[in-house]
Order: sequence, then C-alpha cells, then structure tokens
Amino acid sequence: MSKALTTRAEDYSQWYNDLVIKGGLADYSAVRGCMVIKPYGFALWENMRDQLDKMFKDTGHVNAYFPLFVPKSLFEAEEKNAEGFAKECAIVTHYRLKADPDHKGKLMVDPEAKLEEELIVRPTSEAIIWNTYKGWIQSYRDLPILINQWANVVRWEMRTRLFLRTAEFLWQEGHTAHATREEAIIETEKMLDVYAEFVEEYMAVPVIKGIKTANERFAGAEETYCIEAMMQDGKALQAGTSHFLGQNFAKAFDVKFSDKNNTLDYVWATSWGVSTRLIGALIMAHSDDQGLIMPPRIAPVQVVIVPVYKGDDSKPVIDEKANALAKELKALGIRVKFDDSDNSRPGWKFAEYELKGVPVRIAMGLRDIDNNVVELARRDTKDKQTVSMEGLPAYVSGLLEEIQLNIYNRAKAFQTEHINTADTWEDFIKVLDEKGGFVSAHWDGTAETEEAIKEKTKATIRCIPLNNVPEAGQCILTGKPSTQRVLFARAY
RNA sequence: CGGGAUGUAGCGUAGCCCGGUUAUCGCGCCUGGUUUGGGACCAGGAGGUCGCAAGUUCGAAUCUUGCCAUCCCGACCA
Repeated sequence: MSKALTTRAEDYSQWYNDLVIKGGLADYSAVRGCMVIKPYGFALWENMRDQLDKMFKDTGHVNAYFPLFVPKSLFEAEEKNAEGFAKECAIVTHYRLKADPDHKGKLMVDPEAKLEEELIVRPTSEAIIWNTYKGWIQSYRDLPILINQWANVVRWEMRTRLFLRTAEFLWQEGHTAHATREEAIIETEKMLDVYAEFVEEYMAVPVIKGIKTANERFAGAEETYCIEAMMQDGKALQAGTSHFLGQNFAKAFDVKFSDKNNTLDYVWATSWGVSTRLIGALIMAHSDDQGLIMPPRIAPVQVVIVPVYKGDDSKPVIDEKANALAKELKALGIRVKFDDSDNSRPGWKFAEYELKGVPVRIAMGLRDIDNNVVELARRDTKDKQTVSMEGLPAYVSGLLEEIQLNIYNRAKAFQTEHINTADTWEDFIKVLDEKGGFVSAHWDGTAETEEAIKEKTKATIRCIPLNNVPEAGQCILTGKPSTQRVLFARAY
C-alpha cells in the first residue's frame, strides 16, 4: 500500500513530508516553492485562524486589508527592514503579455508594458501600512490604532519545506500605532502572551517566551519577542514573533501626532505575526509513526464514527444509531463525522483516520448495538475501550479535553527533558549532539561570540527567556563574564 | 545558489549499463459478484506526450546535450 509512512527513526524529514502529503494536509504544486493547502489542511488552518481572530478581537483589535503590492520607493523607506528582506523579494516589473511572434501559441512579456516603478510583492506589510497610517494619524485622539490583517506574503526562499518554509504563505500580521513607548511595549508583550496562550492551550504545544538577540531580531525592530517550540527531533522552531518597532517606521514614513500639550512626536509601533508554519510545529510536536495527532480543540474532525456491518440488512440499523449519536455529539458542539461510505472496509478506515490524526474513533456494529455499547479508540494513546451508549456524548466531550491535556503534557515532558544546562564548552557540544533540544548556557552578550558558536555547532541563540533569573557565570565559549543564561538550539 | 538523488498510468515501481515487435508488475480506479470487529476476495475492464526540448540512429524509455521540477544535505530565512 502506498500509504506506508516513513518512520521518524528512518528519516525524520521524510516522515514529516509523508504526514503532510498522505495525511491530506497539502500537496506540491506546479509553482516552485509553493504548496496547495488541501481541504483537510485548510480546515485545520481555519480552526486556528478563527480562534486567533477571536483572541485578537477580545484584545481590542480589528481586521483590515492592505494591498499585496508595495511600490519600491515605499518598500525601501525603512532601510534596515528593506535590507533585511531585499534578498527574498518577488518583483513585478510588467503589466501585460502579448502573443510571441516567434513561437506560435506562446505568450511573451510585452516590453512596451514596463512599469514605471517596480512593485514588490509584500514579504511583510509594514511599509504599505505605515504609509497609510500617515494619513490617518494627526492627534493622540487617533491613537491607538490596533489593526490586524489576514493575508498571504511572499518570501523567495532558496530552500522550501511544506508549511515550514514556502515561497508564499498565509499569516496574520498585526500592526499597531501608539502614543507612548510604554504602551507599545505593553502591546508587544500582550500579543506575545496571546500567541503563547493560543499555541499552548489550543495547539497543545508548550513554548518558551523570550526575546531575540540582535542577530536574530526582525529587521527594523528595536526588540523582537518570540515563542520557541521544541520538535520531536530536538530542534527548535520559532512559532510566533511580536516586535516592538520603536519609532523606526514612524520616522521612515513621517508619522507624527500632537499630544495633549500640542507637542509633535513620532508614533510608536508594534507588529506581530504567526503563520501557516504553526501547522508544521503542530505536526512535529505531536505526531507519531502511524500518522498525525490532532489536538482536539483545533482538529478538523474531533470524532469519527465508523460503522461495522454484516450484510445489507444490518446497515440501516447501524446508520440510524450512528446518525442519532452524531446528532447528539453535534449538539454538544463536537465536530463529528459519520463515515458511512461503502467504499472501504472498517480496517481501512481505522488506519486512515489514524493517519489523519482524528482524536477519537467510535466503532459501532450490531454486536455493540445489542449490548448498548460502542468501541471507543483514542488516537493519542491508541487505547481502545468498550463504553456504554448511556451518557456517551458527555463522556466523549470529557475525553476530548483529556486528550488535549494529555498531548500537551506529553509535549511538555519532552520539552522539559530537552532543556539542559551546560557550563563548559565540552559539555555544551556533548549535550547538543547527544540530547539535542535547548541548551541553557552563559553567553558574553556579543554578536561575534554568537556567530562563532553558530559556525562551530550550527546552534543559534533561540531566545533570552523572559522569566530568566539573573545568574553570574562565564561565557561558554570565551569565558568572559555573563549575567544570565540564554537558550541555544539547532533550529528550523 | 553549491553538493547529492530522483523523474516511466492517480501512487509505488521493472526495463536503461548492452537501442529493436504490443513498455513490466503491485496498489488504486471502473463493472459485476461475494464480503465487512484492524488497510477483503474473485472475475472482467479502462488508463501511458516513458519530466520537456533538441540531437545521434533505419529505429530512442534506453545514448548525447540543454532545460524544467521535486526531495535530501549545506549557505539564507517565519
């Protein structure tokens, strides 16, 4: 059967690809570096998006939409930001095709239709947004502006991987404007908390909140906050970022406001985003060699009912019971699918829904109906149990929560196991190579040392944890004094 | 962008080194039947620009050149 999965031990990368493709989340496309998100994968994204959107609205944000294209002159206005993205920009230079006189039936770019000014396909929207905000902000009364947009962006990556790094991806980007530095910093931290809450509570992936070093900071930001997650192969993955932009963009786009004393000052800014990359994090944090494992709270299908029948006459009996059960589950807000298709047999369906990571499977046959029970299997532990149909919906509802908690705890235990300290260079290498994961170690605070460590070990500083306790020590590489530990890891 | 690998039906593949009738097999698909508690079985059937383009040759899936795409490893990145 072509559905056979590569195991994690065999080839971790291939295992990941197999899950994405065979689990029906996405497909390769005819466009280099771009993927098709299939209905099952998009349903997952929709659930994530809807929850995040609710959390954004609950914290006072509103949605808007800005153009895909950014005129080059606007794009380059904030120099650091422009420089940071310059190497991965797609550029529109023409606006028309015409029939190619030398090749019948083919088209060519019409050289007459060159744009006066090139358009950059947004790799992020700060430029077009701050150019717009300039027209919206005159007074402190116009502040704050708390806008989010759901959009696609393009970053022309050299090497792409399904969900983790594609040339085009979906994300949300929040762009806020504030009257004071303090307020902007509070916003930056608030949104980091929103991300952490979402990823931990809904995706069941534990994260470390921290700030980035200068090397890893978003180009154009004063401070970049991040949440870092741990994958099963011990590599770190940045799951979300929130930037305190200071007055950099306000200065670049000349966005000033009058305060209560009628003094003019530049506006303070933040931006924050998470992307479809989170789906990659979800897959690599939870799944196993049998397939995906979806956290119930965002699973496209939470419960699947598989009928097991003998002969045509038993089918209507089972259908009736199953439909009734599905209705009861739906009434509790549970996303349930009754797979009554006659195309495949129960065993095939069992394997298929395991591959797709459906948290709970209910098998129902005549034997069960006679005894007023069902067979209930949970994806996270593979446990099977026979449960009475009496009070089943409430039981299932509780079980979904239990599964959610269990996979979080499992991931949390893994994360804890994979945060180790190192106090000498030898130790550092050893932990990195043998255990993987985060290595908590002292660092002298210089970009040169960070760079040198990266070159020697491939490990980068993922973050300086927000909850760090000050501790005097010596840099792992240079031996120079250090005031706190930072987290190193090899990362995606 | 460098290194490696791959490209033959929806998927996985044989054939390629050593050119030669109608391109192999399995899964899947279609039709009919028997089945259904962990990826069912029988019978019949459909499905192919052999990644694309040039070239060599009487003849190319097979040899040559160029191009394209994907994966893996690196450099770069959410």
